[in-house]
Amino acid sequence: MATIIDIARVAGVSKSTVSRAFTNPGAVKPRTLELISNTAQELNYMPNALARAMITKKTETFAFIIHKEQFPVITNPFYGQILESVVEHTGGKGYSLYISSSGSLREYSFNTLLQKQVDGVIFASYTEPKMLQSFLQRHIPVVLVNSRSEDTDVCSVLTDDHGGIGQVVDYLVKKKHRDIGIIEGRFTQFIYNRRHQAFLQALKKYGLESKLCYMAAADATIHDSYNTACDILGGTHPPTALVCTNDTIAVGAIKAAHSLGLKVPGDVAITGYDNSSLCTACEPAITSVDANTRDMGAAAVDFLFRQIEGEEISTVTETVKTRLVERESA
Amino acid sequence: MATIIDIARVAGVSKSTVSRAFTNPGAVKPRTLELISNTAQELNYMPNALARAMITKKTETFAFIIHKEQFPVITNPFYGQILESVVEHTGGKGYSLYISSSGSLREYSFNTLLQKQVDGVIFASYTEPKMLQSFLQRHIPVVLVNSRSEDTDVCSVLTDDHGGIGQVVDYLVKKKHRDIGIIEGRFTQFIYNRRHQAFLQALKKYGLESKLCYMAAADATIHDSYNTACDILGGTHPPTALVCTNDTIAVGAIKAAHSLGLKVPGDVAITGYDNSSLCTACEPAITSVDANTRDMGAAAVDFLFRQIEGEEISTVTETVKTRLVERESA
DNA sequence: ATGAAAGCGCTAACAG
DNA sequence: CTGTTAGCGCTTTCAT
Repeated sequence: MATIIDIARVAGVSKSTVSRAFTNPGAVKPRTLELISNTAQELNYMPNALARAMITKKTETFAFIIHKEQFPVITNPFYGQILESVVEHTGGKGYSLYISSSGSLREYSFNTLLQKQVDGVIFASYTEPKMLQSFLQRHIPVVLVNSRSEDTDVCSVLTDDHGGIGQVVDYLVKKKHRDIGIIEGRFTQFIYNRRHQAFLQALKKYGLESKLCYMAAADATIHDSYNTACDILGGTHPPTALVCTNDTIAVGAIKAAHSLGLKVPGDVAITGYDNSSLCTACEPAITSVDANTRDMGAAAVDFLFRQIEGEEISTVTETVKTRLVERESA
Repeated sequence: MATIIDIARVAGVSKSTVSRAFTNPGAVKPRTLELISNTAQELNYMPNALARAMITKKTETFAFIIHKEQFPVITNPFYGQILESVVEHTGGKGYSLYISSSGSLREYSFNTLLQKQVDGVIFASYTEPKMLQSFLQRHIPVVLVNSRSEDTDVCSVLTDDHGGIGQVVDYLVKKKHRDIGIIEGRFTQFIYNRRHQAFLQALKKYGLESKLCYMAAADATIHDSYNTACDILGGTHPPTALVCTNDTIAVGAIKAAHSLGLKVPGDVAITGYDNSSLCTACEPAITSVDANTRDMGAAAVDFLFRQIEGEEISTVTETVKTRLVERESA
């Protein structure tokens, strides 16, 4: 592969001039510039980003690390959508993106990223403190998505669980539901707690509260959610509405309702969270909270760029507003 | 950040010895090794992969480039699953993975990867020849997933469309269906043709053929598939079975059947392809072809490693066997 | 506006 | 087994 030295030789200039032609064209005489540009083309030249990065200390590369517990990792209806947005926004600025999944067994993977000198890291879902510290300690910009650090000056992008669950409860109450239950996905403790609190608080606003037998945790699988929903809906005095903290869970709940001979939303209203492709695949189509993952991804990338530019970030947590998408299930 | 020079100074050895301690520990006296290892720990040393790569000419990094037309790019039920597997298999070997989406507007994104000296590239879905050539010309190992190149010595990993569609047709014929239609997703021309031919050929095996009015193309959206299915199923003498070339399309078809008052599978059997999460979300659960995306991802990564090791690859196309997953819709 | 020289952090012969 | 030397391809002062 051709290097700037080759170009310099062929064009009869010094390699510094060639370098300058690419990094600071304004400082090179137009005729020289053209000469260099032409020979570069001829030689099919392509700068070596590694060599450049060694000097500039910038690789123009971010990493997206998602915790392995969130299965599936990539096609996860929530994190997958965020990754989608992150890919687009990093690429849009000419940056590259490493994708990697963390997990107990894979400590080396983040060491690798450290060695490869990434300019910033997005952690999705839970982050092991040790891993987080490795980056912070080396002053590599970091942003957490859907989680928060003890370290109060680490940036976080969160979905507005409060608002989202609130919108759902508002909606259900408006539809005259007073016996509202919830199936809560066993996500990270952080998210679990937020949505749980949000639910209780939203009910309280209306002077309502949920019976204990209306509330249960479930793995975010159709199977487990189905069983859980059967328990809740099969009681003697079941709730008339069931809030689910993600769409997969809502699917399981709908199946459970059907198998118990209950009509959705006639006998029991069911709502989801994520507004994923499952919502429209299901019958009835699921009323769900759109977490606005596009904005979440964009916000995460933005946080990284702002840190790179040395900006002192005052508001370190960005809570992205949700939107209730009304469909048929509630 | 500490460098090998720092370690050398503190440990009182030369930097070559330090370097050797990491790259070829066997060639260093155990006591020196330990000394170096300790000081490295103290100084919180971490090798700079960039500097190393400049010399070794190996970045230990692959890229996964998916064509933008395949929307959604990441959460795409088919390519997303493959990416999932690719992430795992590259990570398992200590390699890193760039993820990037290509598309008409984003030519620079692959230039960036070129500059960053990736060791290999996986192209998912369609690949623009120009882009492909840029890599081939620089002798960077390449593998295509779900597409093929004019260049007969470019590795490809394909799903066994023939086998997959064949399994579906076998299954339907065994269930006494003789009037079988198909809704074909407007994927790349390559995949479209393969599945189309596979369908015709599978019918032929049984001396059957599909009426023209039983066959139609559709965008891989529920909406478009719904409309298309309404046309086919709303005819005066509709088919009793409908093969769909992906799950999203099957969902649309099922909805269409329902809206026409047809029972699935009683009045019309419907099958999908991908065995994605939609299959079990849907009611009835979709009978679908599992393309074995895990193996596809693994095969792609394997092709890359084999090329890196300089192996002369004789069988350049790997066709991954499918498996029919029987559920309720057919 | 251009060139010469120094050096980023590391590996890889080659001596010893 | 270890140290010396010479770069990898590039940017960046500092002169000219």
